[in-house]
Parts: sequence; C-alpha cells; structure tokens
Amino acid sequence: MTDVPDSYDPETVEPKWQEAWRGSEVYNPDGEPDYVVDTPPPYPTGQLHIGHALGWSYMDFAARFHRMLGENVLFPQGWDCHGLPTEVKVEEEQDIHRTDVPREEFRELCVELSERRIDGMKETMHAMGFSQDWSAEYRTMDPEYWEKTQRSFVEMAEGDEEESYVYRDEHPVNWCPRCETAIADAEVENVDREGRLHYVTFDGVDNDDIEIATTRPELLAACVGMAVDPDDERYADRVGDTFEVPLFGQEVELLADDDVDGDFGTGAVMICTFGDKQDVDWWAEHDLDLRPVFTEDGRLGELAGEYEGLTVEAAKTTIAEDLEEAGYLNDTEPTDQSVGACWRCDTPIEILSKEQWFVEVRQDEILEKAAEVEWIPDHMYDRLEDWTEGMEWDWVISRQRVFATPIPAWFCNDCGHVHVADVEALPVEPTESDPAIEACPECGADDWEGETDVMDTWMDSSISPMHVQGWPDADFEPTTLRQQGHDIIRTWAFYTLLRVTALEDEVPWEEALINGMVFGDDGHKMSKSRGNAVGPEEAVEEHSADAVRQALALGGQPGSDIQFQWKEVTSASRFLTKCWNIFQFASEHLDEETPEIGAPAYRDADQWILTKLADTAETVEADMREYRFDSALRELREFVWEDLADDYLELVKGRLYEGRPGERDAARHALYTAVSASVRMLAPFAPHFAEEVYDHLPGTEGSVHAASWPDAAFEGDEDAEAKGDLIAEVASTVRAWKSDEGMALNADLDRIEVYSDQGRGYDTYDLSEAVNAPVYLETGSPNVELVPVGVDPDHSVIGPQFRDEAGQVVGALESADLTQLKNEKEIEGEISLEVDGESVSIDGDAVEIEEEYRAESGEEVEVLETERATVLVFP
RNA sequence: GGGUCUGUGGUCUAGUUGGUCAUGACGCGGCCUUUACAAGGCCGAAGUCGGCGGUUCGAACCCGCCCAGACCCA
Repeated sequence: MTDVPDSYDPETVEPKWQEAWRGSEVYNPDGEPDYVVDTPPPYPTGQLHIGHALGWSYMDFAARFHRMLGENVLFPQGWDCHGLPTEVKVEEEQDIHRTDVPREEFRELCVELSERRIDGMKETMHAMGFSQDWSAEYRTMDPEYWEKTQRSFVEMAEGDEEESYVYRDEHPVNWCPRCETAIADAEVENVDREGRLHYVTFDGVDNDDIEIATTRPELLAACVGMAVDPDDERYADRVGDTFEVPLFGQEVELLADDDVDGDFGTGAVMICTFGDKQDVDWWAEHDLDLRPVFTEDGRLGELAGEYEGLTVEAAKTTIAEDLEEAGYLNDTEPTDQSVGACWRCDTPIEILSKEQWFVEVRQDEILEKAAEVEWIPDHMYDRLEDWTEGMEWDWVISRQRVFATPIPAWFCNDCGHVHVADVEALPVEPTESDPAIEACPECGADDWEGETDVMDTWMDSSISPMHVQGWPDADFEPTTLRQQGHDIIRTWAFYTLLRVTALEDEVPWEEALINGMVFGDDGHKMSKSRGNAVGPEEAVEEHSADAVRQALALGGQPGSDIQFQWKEVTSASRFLTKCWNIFQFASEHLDEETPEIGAPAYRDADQWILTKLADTAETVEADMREYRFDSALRELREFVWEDLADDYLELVKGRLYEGRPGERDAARHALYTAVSASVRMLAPFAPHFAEEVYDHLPGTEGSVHAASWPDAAFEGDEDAEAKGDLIAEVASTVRAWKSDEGMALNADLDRIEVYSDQGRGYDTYDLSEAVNAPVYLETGSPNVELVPVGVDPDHSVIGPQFRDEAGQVVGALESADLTQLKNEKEIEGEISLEVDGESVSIDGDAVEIEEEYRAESGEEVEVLETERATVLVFP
C-alpha cells in the first residue's frame, strides 16, 4: 500500500463519498426489511437545525449498526408538509391573502414553496452523511399520501356511534383568532404574563349587590352566571341570588361550585361563554345559556352591542373605562396570569363553540399500547401517561385552512345529511368534486356541498409508521424504532399511538428512542437573539460531518439534553487525525497478502491486543444495541487511542521493522485485524472516514457500510491479557521515565529487570525493543532495600467480617508496626491484632503492605513501580 | 401549584449488586522533535461528587428533607 495520503482531508473526502453513496444502493434494504425506522417527517422550514442533526445522528448510528449486523434496514425519509406556517409564508412572498386566489392555486403555491425548502434540508442531510433510503421518500402533501390520510379518516369514521372514533358536533374548541382556525389542546401553550384584575360591582335584583374580580371585563357581554365556593362563609346564604350584569343588563344567578378559588379576588367570579376551559366546565355542569361574544377573527360580535367590532384588547380598555364612568369599577390591580396561546403564532387563544370534526380519545386503549412500547429512556413513558390521563377534551381534527389534507365529506344542501367518502373514491377533494353516490340516502336530493374544512396536520403524521410499512397494501406490522424529541411526546407520539391503536390495534413501534434538546455552547436554549445558535452546516464546514456526529454522540446519553460544544467537535476531529496516522503507519506494513497470513505465530503482545479487541467489540456492540452511543464511542476511542496506538504500536514497531519474517507476519496480521475491526466499529459514527480507510485497506471489497460488524472473538492463551497488560505497562512506564529524565525515548539502557507475579513466563522480545534495552525477567523481590510505608486493607473483606468494629480494625492496622505486620503476614499468613482489648485475626490476603524500594547506596539503579511489577532500570 | 429529569475540578461529561486512591475531554502550567502522529507524547496543578440529615462497618451511588436549574403540565 503506497497510495495513502499523508494527511486526512475531510473537505475532499466527505463530499466524495456522499456523491458515491447517492449513486449506490448501499442504503436500500435488500428484500423484506426487518429493522424499520419510523423516521420523523420534519416540517419543511428550509433549515435543518442542530436538534434535527442530533435525532438523525441517533437514527443513523442505529441504522448503520444494524446493517452491519446483517439486518435489512429500512431508514426512510418523509416530509410533513401541510400547515399554517407555509400558508403564511406564501401570503407574504406573493403579497396575497389566501382567499384572493382559488383554493387549488393557493395550494400549488404552497407545494412549490415546500419543495424548495425540502431541497435545502436534504442538502444538509447529505452533508451530515445520513443514510436514508431515498427511494422510500414521502411527502404528506402528495395525493398518494393524503389518500392514506383520508383512508385512515374514513376507516375511523366507520361503524355505529359506539364503534366510530370520528364524530361531528358543536362543542367549545380552542380557537386561534389570528390563524382563524380551531386548534387542539396539544397546540395550545400557556404563557405567563401580567394582567390587570378588575373589581366590579354587579347590582342585585331583589337582593344585595355583589363584587366580583375579573381580568377580562371585555367578556361581560358573555356573562351567564356567577360562582362562589360553597364553603365560603362570606356568601353562605347568598347562593341563588340574582344580579344584573353592568352595561349589558342580562340577569345572572349566583351558583356554588367547589372549583372556585375563594382566595382569589373577592371569592366570587363570573362565568362567561367562554373565558377559559373552566368556564366550559361550569357552563356544562350547571346547564347555563350560551352567549357567544367573540367572532372568528378575535373581535366582539353582535351580542356586545355598541362594542361590536372592537378587538379584544380595545374592548378591555373601553369597557373598563365605561364601567368606571358608570360607577361599577371599584379598583384594579396587577396580577400574574397564565393564558393559553397558539403554539405557532403566540396569539392568545379564545374558546369558541363551533361545529367541528372530532376524534374520540380513548385513554385506556392508548395507555395499554403505550405500555407495550419500550421507551428509551423508560421514564419518557411517564410523560405520555401524564398527558394522556390529563386529556379532558376529544381531539378536534378540523381546521379552517387550505394547505392540508381535505376532509373527505359532503353535506346535503337539502337535509343536511353528512356523507363521508367511500374508500374506493379516495383521494378526493370534496370542494372540487361531488360524492360518488348521487342521491342523498336520507332525502334523495342531489345537491351536495363539499366540506371546506381540512384536517389537522397531525392526522397526516400520525400514520407515518403505517405508511412506512406499506399500509394499506401490506398488512401492518409494528416498526422497530421511533426516534423523536421529548417535546413532541404529547403530540406526535400520542397521536400516533392513538391512531395506530384505533386502526390496527397494534403498537406503532417496538422501541421509542426519545432525544433531549440541544442547547448552545453557553448552556442556554439556542436562539438568534442570544447569538448562541449553531447550524449543522456551519459546524460541518468548520470541522467535518464525522466530527460533528461524534460530538453529538458524546454530548450525553440519549434522552438527556445536551450542550453543543465546539471543543467536542475539535476533539473528535483530532481523534480522526489520530486514527488516520495509525492507519498510515499500519499501511506501511500491510499488503494484499496480509489478510491471508495463515496460522500466525502470535507473540504475547499480539494475543494481548486481540483479546482487548474482542472485549471492546463485545462491549461496543452491547452499547450500540441499547442505543448507548455515548459509551460505545467512548469505549472505542479508548481502545484505539490507548491500547492500539499508545501501547501496541509502540510494542511491535521493532518487530515490524526488523523482525524475522514469521515474527513480522504475526504482528502484521494482528495489526490488520485490529485496524480492520476498529474502522468498522467507527463506521456508524464517522461514515466518511471509515469508508476512506476501508477503501484503502487490503482485502476489502465494496463499502464499509455493507461490511459486517467485527466478529472479534479471540481464543488466546488464558493469561494473554494479564501478560500483555504487564508488558504494555512496563514499556510505557519506562518510556515515561525516560521522558521525565530528559532522555530520548530510543536511548539505549544497560538493562532492565522486571519483577512480577508472571515471573519469567512471558515474552520479552517486544518489550526489549520498545524500551531499547535487554530485559531480564525475575521472580520474587529485587535485591534492593524494601521499606514498608503503609497498609492497604481490603475493605470489602474486613468490612463484612468485623461489621461495626471494622473502623477500629483498620485503625489498628494503620497504627501497627509495619515491619511486624509484614513478617506476620509472610510467616503466619494472617495478622493478629489487639482491638478493644480483644485479639482478632485477619487473613493475610486482606491486607496489602505497601512497600517502596530504596536503591542501595552507591549502585546506579532506578526503581520503578508499576501496578503489576517492580522494574529496575540500569541506565 | 403538580409531574419528570438534572446537579461531579474553570467548562462539559463517565461512574448501580454501596468497598475507601472518582472517568475522560477541553482549557491551564511545565518538559520533549521519538523511523505514524507537535492536530503528537510525557508530567503536573485543579474536585466540600448542590446542601443538610438518615440507613450502613463503609455512601457520588440507597432513603428523607431542602436549595438551584431544565422540560412538560395546571
């Protein structure tokens, strides 16, 4: 091998292999897949952010690893296209309102924008080296996909009232006045802000007046009742009293309800339709009137009389002023409040009662399936459980928007009958075409109005595992892995469980790997204003994709939030350089014949590195199976850097350069085995680097990503590891000593003597070369003065043996005469002590006597202590 | 207010059948061109393992309370 470049240049290597992979089929499953990833379909924002990079890195590590295990991996990629942000962007770019152009035309503009944005995100995915199977790409905005969304809707709507999950009803829903659409609970976020509490008097009707406190005087027109805590003594005999609503005049009754917080304001509150979810509960509970006062665009409506047309904020001010003028407003004060807001645009939501489509939430069956999924880490199940148990309202799935999957239904203009499309008719756009049936089955008329409402985009993405598994053409089988962030457990994970359970009565995925958030280098959430935001492209450009991937893997174990740190990227990049240098060294000694070397006469050092390699491969594989990418990579790095580079290479250099052919071949073969296995284990993390090395490595064919995980099992001498540890340790200690002494590392020494438990039973060839000195193996103790300097009791023996006296025993050992202890231990095999007036005896093996060697005066010898040996160095 | 998680040298991080000398990286200081590698090697300084209490012969680890932070929810 002569064509190995001096240095590793990711800037040319990475794009080269990305190009090659694009044109190959190395990531396409060959036949029926048995490891299927339910890849998140991201929303096409145009930017793949660092959080995506983390999630996709996890999936890519897993996909590449499982391919190497010989599994047929399907790692598809979808795009969750529908939704409001795209509509808003199109309106902005085209300078139009969505109603200015026909629905179909507006939709087309949204599709075009989505396509442009998808292209940009795909580029970043390629640059990160992710290994999706692009032949399995899908987009929820394509008719082939929304046919499936519609089908899933139709199937869930089938059956009688008892069976069917889908129903249409008028019910209060969360409403975003800016987006002018209903939204689900999961799309409401609570934001803390300061409000103003208004103390308002309501005149009594044939009874005394009452004072209530409210933050929302603009809702007076919608007031339909008042409530107090039944145990509130201030209002003990007043329940049932009637009052007149100031400015608006409707009469309302005082109710008692446990949910009233008596400590808030005056202890009396008004009930409006609707200020919040609590109002909805009271309204339903006490069967109150409905006085809808808000319009769909967030203004006051007809019932507000002279205030009609004012925005919520303007009405709040105006009505407060008028209350004050009329003498009803007694006081105001600031108060902390938490208001629901649209998670897409942060506009405070209102609650409107509207005719909408709903999907029933059957908590028990969702939880039953959720419990069958293996959550990684497992406490993520708790989040799903909490959310599910706390669900109060069914899922409102209709949206009054355009760019989404149409709800496949029509209304009969004569009798109002609702017709849901038949499966055979799908996909269908009911605003464009009439139903397949002609006459209304209820009244016989033939005059249909297509549903203009569209579906919540979560209806699209919540069938992703079914789409990925080829539903409905193929029978559904659970996918293997779902990877997603913990921030969307309440949405994507929840809805997917709900839908797949309802449709197939199966778990959507066997394992749910939940990743944390990625914070900036300063430990805070990434944000442009804070200036700590880093994009994947930027990081890749600065170092390399392989380095960024490693940094993400090492950020922490999956599930925990991680901090993006440049220093980790730097250190990963150095590791690649180190690996390249190892490989470069190895390449000078390997050729096409190396892999074929038969029956190599391994020396101790060779057996040692091969044993270490086997242990490493086993540990790394176990970690990878458990998605512990952090510890897998750490383990691998330690092996490569410490065992392979620092120790083994130094030990066998002499043999490789000057050994006899048989001895050289043994080292070459072991070196080849270690390098080949290491590069394959590195492949999931650093796919470009691994491919480049593998490409140069003799005896390989094709891509490293089609290679198999190293089967490194090695049966060497029983104590190969112990011998090798000793050899490596002595070599490195002597070399460190030389460095300390300011000597050249290849300075020759007169001789060294090694005293250890291994006696003379190991091989000195490599050791001798590595320290550049003749090596004499010795047994027993060196002929230099030995001075006991302390004791090292084994607490795991002494603790259980003496229980509460253990402390005293250890104290006695430490204060005893060391020379005497040593004699007892060596002669008697046990040690006797006086503790608390009683004589106790300790097994000699439980007490280590620490000793130091003192060279006899006049002799020029250095005594080095290692963990396993004492080394005398004669310079 | 409720739930979940986290707290380990300056920074980030590892660490479960509880065993005394706590892992590694980056950074910092010093020394060294050695037939793969100065993007390297060697040595060093730097830690009340958030705090308090408990269990135990022994606690970073188990239990309780408290403090701080993150996320989700109300």
